[in-house]
Amino acid sequence: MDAVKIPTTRNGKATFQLIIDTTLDLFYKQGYHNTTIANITETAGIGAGTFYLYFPNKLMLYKHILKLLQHDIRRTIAAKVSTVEGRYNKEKEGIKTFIEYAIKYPHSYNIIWESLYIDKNLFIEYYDGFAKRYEIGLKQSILDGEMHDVDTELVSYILMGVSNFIGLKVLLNLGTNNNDVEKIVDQVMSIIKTGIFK
Amino acid sequence: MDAVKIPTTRNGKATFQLIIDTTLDLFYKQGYHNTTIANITETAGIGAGTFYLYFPNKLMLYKHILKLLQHDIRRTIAAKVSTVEGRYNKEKEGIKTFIEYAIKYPHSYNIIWESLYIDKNLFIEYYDGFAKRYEIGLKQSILDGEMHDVDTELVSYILMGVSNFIGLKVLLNLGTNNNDVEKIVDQVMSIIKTGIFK
DNA sequence: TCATAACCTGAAGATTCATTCAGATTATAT
DNA sequence: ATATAATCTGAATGAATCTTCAGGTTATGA
Repeated sequence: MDAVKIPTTRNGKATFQLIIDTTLDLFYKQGYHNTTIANITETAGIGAGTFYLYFPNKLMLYKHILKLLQHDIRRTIAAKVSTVEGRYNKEKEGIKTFIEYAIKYPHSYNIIWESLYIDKNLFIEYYDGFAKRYEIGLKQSILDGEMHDVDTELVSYILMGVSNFIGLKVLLNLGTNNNDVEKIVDQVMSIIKTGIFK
Repeated sequence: MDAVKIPTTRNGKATFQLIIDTTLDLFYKQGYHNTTIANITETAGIGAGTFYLYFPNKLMLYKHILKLLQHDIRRTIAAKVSTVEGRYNKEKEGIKTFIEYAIKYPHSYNIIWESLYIDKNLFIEYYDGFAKRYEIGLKQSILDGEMHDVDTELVSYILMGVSNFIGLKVLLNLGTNNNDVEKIVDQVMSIIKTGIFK
C-alpha cells in the first residue's frame, strides 16, 4: 500500500487529524528531515503502529499535508482577489493576502518551500501551477489596456519572487520595517507600478 | 573538537579538496539530508575515518562549503558590477551576473537555498547580509538622483526576490523562455524601470 | 637518512530509526 | 445483543548510519 488511508469512523478521523496537526507543528519547528515517526506519535500521544494505519511513510504524510495547504492558500487568495475590481487592485489584494497568509500561517509557507528539498517535482508543480494561474489574469489585464504589453510568464515569476521574498522578510523578521503589512504592500505596489528608476 | 581542521601538507590539502568537491556534487544531486558520510567517502574513494580527520560532522562540512560559496558569489557580482557606470547599469549587471551564476553553478544556488532547512540562522545571515550591501548602492543612487526616493530595505528584498525567482525559473527550466539570459535580463530591467501598470 | 608528525584505513561498536505484527479494544450496524 | 470491521498498542526486529580506534603508510625537515 502506498496511499493515504482515510478513516471512516469518528475516532479514526480524530486520530488522523491529530497526526496532521502534530506533524504540521513538528515540521515547522524541526523541519521535515529532523522529524521522526516516533517523534510524531509520541507528541501526539498515540502508539507507533497507529501512524501506519493511515500513512505508509513520512513522505506520503508530507505530500498529503502539502496538498491541503496548497488548496487552502489558493482558495484564500482567489476569494480575496474576487472581491475587488481592476487588475491593479486585484494584484495588490493578491500580494497582500499572500503576505498576510505567510504571517498568519508561517507553518504553511515553510512547508511549501521545503518541498524543494524533499521532492523537487512537488516544488515545480506548485510554482509552475501558481504561475500559470497568474498568467491568465495578467493576459486579461493587457487586453483590457490596464497593463503594458509585458511577457506574462516572466512577470508572473517576478511577482511571485517579490511576494515570496517580502513574505520571507516579514516572516524571518529580517530588517526593520515589519510592523505594518498594509504599509509594506502599499510601497511594494507603488514600486511595481512606476518602477524604481527615474 | 567542533571545528574544521585545515590540512598542512600537499597530500592533506588534496584530500580535503577532494572531500569538498565530491560533497558539492552529492549535495547538489541528492541534497544535504540524503547524503551520508559513507556516501561521500566512498564516492571520493577514501576511508571512512579520513573524513573525521578534517570535519567533525556533516553540518560543519556544510557550513564550510556554504562560506566558500558565499564569498565566491559575492566576489563575482562585485567584480562585474564595478566594471559599469551608473546605478541602472550596475543593477542590471548585478541581476544578470546573479542569474548567469545560478545557471553556471547550480550547485551553489541550490546549496545556499538549502540552508533555510539546515540551519535557519545561516540563511538569515546570508540574505540579511546581501540586503545590507544592496542598500548601500541603492542609497547612493537616490542621492545621485538616479532613483526615486524608495524604501531601500524593501527594494533590496524586492530585487533579491526577483533575481532569485528568475534564477529558479531558469534553473528548474520552468515555463518556456529560458534560452537567452541577456533577453530575459533586458525584460526584467524594463519592468523594474517603468513598472507594469499603465 | 631517519625521527616525527601528518595522514590514512576499514572493521567494529553504538545509536537511531522505520516498520511489523500478534493481540487487545472500541464503535457500529443489524 | 452480538458479529464484524475499524481502530489501537508498543515491544521487537532489522536496516541504515555515525563515529571511533588500533594499527599502518607517507611526507618532510633537520
